[in-house]
Amino acid sequence: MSSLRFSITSREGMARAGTLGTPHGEIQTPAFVPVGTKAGVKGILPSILESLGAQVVLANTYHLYLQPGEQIVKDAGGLGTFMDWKGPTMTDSGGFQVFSLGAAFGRTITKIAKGEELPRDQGMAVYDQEVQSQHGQLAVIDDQGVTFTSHHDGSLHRFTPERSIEIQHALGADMFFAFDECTAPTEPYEYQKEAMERTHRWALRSIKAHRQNIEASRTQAIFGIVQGGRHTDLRKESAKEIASLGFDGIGIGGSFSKEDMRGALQAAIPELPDELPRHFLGIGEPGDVLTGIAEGMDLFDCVAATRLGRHGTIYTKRGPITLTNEKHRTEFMPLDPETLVPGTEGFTRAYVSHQLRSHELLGQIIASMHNLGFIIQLVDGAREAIHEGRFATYREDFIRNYYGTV
RNA sequence: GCGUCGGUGGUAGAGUGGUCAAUUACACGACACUGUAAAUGUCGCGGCUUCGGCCUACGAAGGUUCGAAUCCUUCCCGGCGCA
Repeated sequence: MSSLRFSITSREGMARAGTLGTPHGEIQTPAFVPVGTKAGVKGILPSILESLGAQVVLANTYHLYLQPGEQIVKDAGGLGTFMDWKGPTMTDSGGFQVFSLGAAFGRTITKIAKGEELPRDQGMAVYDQEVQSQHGQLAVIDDQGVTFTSHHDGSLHRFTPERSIEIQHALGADMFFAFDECTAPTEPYEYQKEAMERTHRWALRSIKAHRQNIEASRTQAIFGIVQGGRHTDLRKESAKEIASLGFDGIGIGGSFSKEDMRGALQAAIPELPDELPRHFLGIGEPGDVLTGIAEGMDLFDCVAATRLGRHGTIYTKRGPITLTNEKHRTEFMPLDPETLVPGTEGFTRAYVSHQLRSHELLGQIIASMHNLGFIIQLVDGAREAIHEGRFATYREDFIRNYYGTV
């Protein structure tokens, strides 16, 4: 039935390592998935991606639907051919834009809440398009779907689960996601529950729409998405529900507070079928990825590596550093002496700092390459460690060095 | 030499009697960034401060005025024109 062949070959605690077969090749899991929202990883050529060890790329339905339009991608031969990436591909459903263009639009809230950020007093869905402008959002949710105002030209567009799946069929990725509602971490329990139940109804509609397309079902796999915010009871309930619908894989999405991420995973994962691949949507930072692996997640995507790089921050084994800071201007040392990334080994902090400060593309490219290579190597190392039964130590060592604590 | 226009914070460049420690941009300093509205955004950017202010500043020195970056005089410096 599924176009995927997933087999787990090693385990350590909840962590697992294996291979995920797709129509475009095998993925060794756990794996980090670079994000190429608009069918391109910002600043990184596909050939470079390959040299960095990337195995699969994730693009976005909302962005490609708006530009250039899914038909062009389809006519090109699908996402992979269009962008000249020969390996496996994934697409996100546009569910994240429900959040980023909705509740998060024009505000400082992000997917991950900090510390003790309190929930809002109330957070009901907005049902009336006419009040959209009053809400200052580009996305407005109703029970049937989401109405978007294009961030390009202000035109109005509508996504339903069926429409998202239709677009994702056209994009033709090996794996794609059900249309969901990604909530803000600041939403209160009642709203998280309401949104989760809506996501469940949309999950059912998404998988129905997919299975109705026999051809697509043969070559593309659909992942359902677990929601429920930071609440363990909702996470558990959501995992149970999503697991029961017959998806080819499971995504864990939505928002957390930093502290509750692990708890949310621990609540959800026992309810998930062991034999399905699990994707942790939008995660994350090095430490969070290792947490996910420890709890049994298989795939991770995150924009942080490339975005941070473009903005001047690079990962090092001793924690992230802001290369544009004055103190790095004269540091004639490798970006991270403990991490050699192919293609960037010869560059010094001083050089890349200069490139970044002078707004040269090369600075952004090198920093993005470095970060992508760093996080891919981190996950590759975790996989090897699981195979060799030393993941716990591997993780502890990394956390101690990176964050300075265990 | 005469005439004329101009000299503002690191730079460019607003302001042209009080609301000016001075718009804005860049530079500079720091912070943020987790399914990419993101080569982005936020804050700071004369000194001191008990955070209410105080001091020093708009080429220099005088002056007018309750009050001057803004008006007047002289000087210094620069552009242009005429000798």
